[in-house]
Amino acid sequence: MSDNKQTKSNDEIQLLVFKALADPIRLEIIKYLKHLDHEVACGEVGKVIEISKTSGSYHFKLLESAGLINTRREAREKYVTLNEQTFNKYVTDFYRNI
Amino acid sequence: MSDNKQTKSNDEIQLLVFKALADPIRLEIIKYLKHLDHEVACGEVGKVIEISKTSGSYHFKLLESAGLINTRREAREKYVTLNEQTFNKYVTDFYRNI
DNA sequence: AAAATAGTTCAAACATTTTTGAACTATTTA
DNA sequence: TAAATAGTTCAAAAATGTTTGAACTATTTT
Repeated sequence: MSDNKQTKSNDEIQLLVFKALADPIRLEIIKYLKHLDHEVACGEVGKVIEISKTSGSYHFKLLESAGLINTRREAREKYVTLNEQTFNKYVTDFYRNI
Repeated sequence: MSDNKQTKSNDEIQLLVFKALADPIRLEIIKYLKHLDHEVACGEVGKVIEISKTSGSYHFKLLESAGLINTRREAREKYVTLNEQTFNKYVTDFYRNI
């Protein structure tokens, strides 16, 4: 495990967040997770929205590095949920705070 | 003047909005307009944030087609303001409504 | 132990977005 | 009327983002 301090400015995170939201597949993933409202494995999401596992891996990585999802690995599987705090801070409150 | 009915679904607009927000120059423009809080010509914004007029034209066009800005042409100049309604509907309320 | 499953990584191919400069329209100023 | 100003359009170049399949790690099932 690396213990690098996460040194990203709010502006950098803000941009990563909007970039992560600027894609139809990632919006589908987000909608799916919001409506499910509980932890689910990446692979299951990928099956539902019909993308390859490689493509899934790519999109989940982007969502994760924007802080929009929380992930937990259990054995072979990686479980994800939405990170509401990030949505609140960088999306819902965006216009108010700029 | 064309009188084409604007036939874009909410999902299409939602994507255009996030794509428009996924760029550092356009975020700068938006911040500038928000803080000014009154109408301003494209050219003035372009000068402040130091971009070429061609680049300005390109970015303002994207913001406009996402509905994030209102524009008004007066003689040579094009005046812009933020369109708060679009921010409210597609950004602030995004997470609540998906 | 072998096969199956979940996910990652890599580089190449492909697709989309952004920048650039030149040429253009329309308006205003000298 | 000529020159200056504000902005647009175009196509080519440059930069970024996404998909693909093969090879890989790690875990679980048979």
